[in-house]
Amino acid sequence: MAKGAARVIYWFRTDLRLHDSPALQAALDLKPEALFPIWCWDSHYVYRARVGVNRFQFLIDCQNDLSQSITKLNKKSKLFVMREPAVTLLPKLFKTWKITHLVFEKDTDAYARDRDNQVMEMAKEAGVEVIVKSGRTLWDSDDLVKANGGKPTMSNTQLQAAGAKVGDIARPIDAPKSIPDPGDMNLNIEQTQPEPEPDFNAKYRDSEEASYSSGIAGPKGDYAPPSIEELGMPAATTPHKGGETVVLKMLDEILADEDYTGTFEKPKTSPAAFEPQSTCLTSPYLHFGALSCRYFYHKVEAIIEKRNKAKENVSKPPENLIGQLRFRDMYFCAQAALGYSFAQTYNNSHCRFIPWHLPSKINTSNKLITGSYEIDSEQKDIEFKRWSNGTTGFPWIDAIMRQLRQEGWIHHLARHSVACFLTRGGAYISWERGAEVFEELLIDHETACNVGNWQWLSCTAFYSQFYRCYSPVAFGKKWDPNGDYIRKYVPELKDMPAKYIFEPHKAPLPDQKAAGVQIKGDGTETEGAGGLKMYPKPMFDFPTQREICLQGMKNAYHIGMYGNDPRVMDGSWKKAFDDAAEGPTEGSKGGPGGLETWDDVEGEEGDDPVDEPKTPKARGKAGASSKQSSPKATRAGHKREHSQSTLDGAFEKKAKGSK
DNA sequence: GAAGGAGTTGCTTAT
DNA sequence: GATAAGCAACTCCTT
Repeated sequence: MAKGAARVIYWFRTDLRLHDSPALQAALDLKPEALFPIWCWDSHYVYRARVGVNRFQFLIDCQNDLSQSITKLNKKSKLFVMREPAVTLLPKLFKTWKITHLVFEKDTDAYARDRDNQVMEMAKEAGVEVIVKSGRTLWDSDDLVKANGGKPTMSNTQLQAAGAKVGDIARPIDAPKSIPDPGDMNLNIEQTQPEPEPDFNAKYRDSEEASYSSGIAGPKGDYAPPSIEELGMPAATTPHKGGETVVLKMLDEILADEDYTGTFEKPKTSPAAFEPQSTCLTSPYLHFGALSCRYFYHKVEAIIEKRNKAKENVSKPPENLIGQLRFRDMYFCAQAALGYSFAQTYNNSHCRFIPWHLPSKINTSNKLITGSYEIDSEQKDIEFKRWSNGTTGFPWIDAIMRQLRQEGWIHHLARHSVACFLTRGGAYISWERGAEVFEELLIDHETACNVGNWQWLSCTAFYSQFYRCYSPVAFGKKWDPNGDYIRKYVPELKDMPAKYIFEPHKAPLPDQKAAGVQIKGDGTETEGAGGLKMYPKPMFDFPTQREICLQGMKNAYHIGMYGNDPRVMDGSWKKAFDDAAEGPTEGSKGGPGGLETWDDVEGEEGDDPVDEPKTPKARGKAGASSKQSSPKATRAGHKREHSQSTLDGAFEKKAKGSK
């Protein structure tokens, strides 16, 4: 390790803030002669993760805001956004800048761990000392895993017991009052451009992605974050603005309302409320680290203590704000324990196996899902797309999905409603499909919470009361009997009488006409005869589907397989399921992880011949010729998508063995 | 180890 | 209009 004055890279990642950052504090404690606050523009994020324009915009907002805050502390400094992935850039910077220390906040996402391990290896080779501090969660997720006997926390009780063992939640640290100068930023190093293919975000772009094409410092040479235009995407549509200063101001207002903060109960907040929403909308800021969860926690805790002393009403965990933050830690701990397998059913020791429609394709060599899916039924693929686009014909569901697409944020209970509807309480489609859509569209997406919540709602992990099923009609009505939320996000229905707004297909034709809308078709047409607006009929009979799902869940629970069951791994799971059971269950030899066949399997054993003749049910059920269409049944023009793919082609993901 | 109650947030009908 | 019971039924936690 270098002696003398410290020259430090502070590598910002999901900690875009100055307040309460143990890692940043550690960097400052080195009293460096040069501190380089950098962001490595990671091609995983640009090409390989599902990131819609709204989350990109939110990230850029956070980066710009942080950069300005740094500059306020030191005119020479800012957040230097460097247009190259960390794994190729950092080794060059270590040399050029004569770096002695690399400091960053710990990230337990499976992908980030692989990347960080590689970076730490490179730092070691370069003689650079690495300092990693935990700050993304209330407790260090790895400590929680240890305290929970090496296992993922699968309930709130387990999380609390583990948390109690780990100890008190660290007190927040004040934002620094000064920041050292950076060193010479006139870089004379070659930019290594990452591999742009496959580009999983290509479908969201209307022009070519160009964030790497003007060198490491960007088109103006000022290390500014790329613009949305550079990413080739159309302008963002979210009204939510990222940034540490934005959220700290928001939080001040929330905390100033001590009644709201002290008595907050999540189940009593309305999913139908908008302008303003009923919850604090801090999740995207927590995701990007613009808000510290520990800072938030201690602020809320102080208010609760104060109200307790004054004998005023307080709400309690798990429903209150403290409880919400704890659930976040529970999911992070589960992810930390399970690694990549946490985000999929296949090879997941803690996720129940259900023979869902539209199962994920599998790579048996690395035991990971490939990012695309098998279409076991054309009808189910249509239902999935209608769900995703907000044209199911169930206005409550469609309003939620359209708000999600437009704004990038929806209420937690709204997420419950549409997730239940897609999976165990409606379409019986794999939760992995839903999680991928949320990954693309949510501005607050983080794998741990998204995957955890999808498993929860699909009753594959964390929760099991599948007979408690959300109705796409009754649930919304309970919160919003007049349907104002639907009127806002499904404007075709804005003049529909309240009596029919949750089930417009039941409105008599004269009422439809008076409301200026025709309830007709499958959502592919938006305008009917005479310029009348069109809104689709329901894509299925909900009570019928609910019954099918209940039977399917009951049956799958009874069989009781988990994702790492040998039968799930080798495809023999089909033997345990009756041919007539819901999902691609016909025959006795399926593919791994719930695939109908081995046709869609990559990897060494992927060419395993399936000897028996297949007559997939999809044919009879959906009128689709699945036997013929099966290999081609991948979405037309569907690029291979991937939510947790390899990093920049720089290294292979490590498969996480089953527990 | 068995038994009973609890579990962040269901829906419908009866009182 | 609020509250409770019944629905059919899961796992986990505590006693």
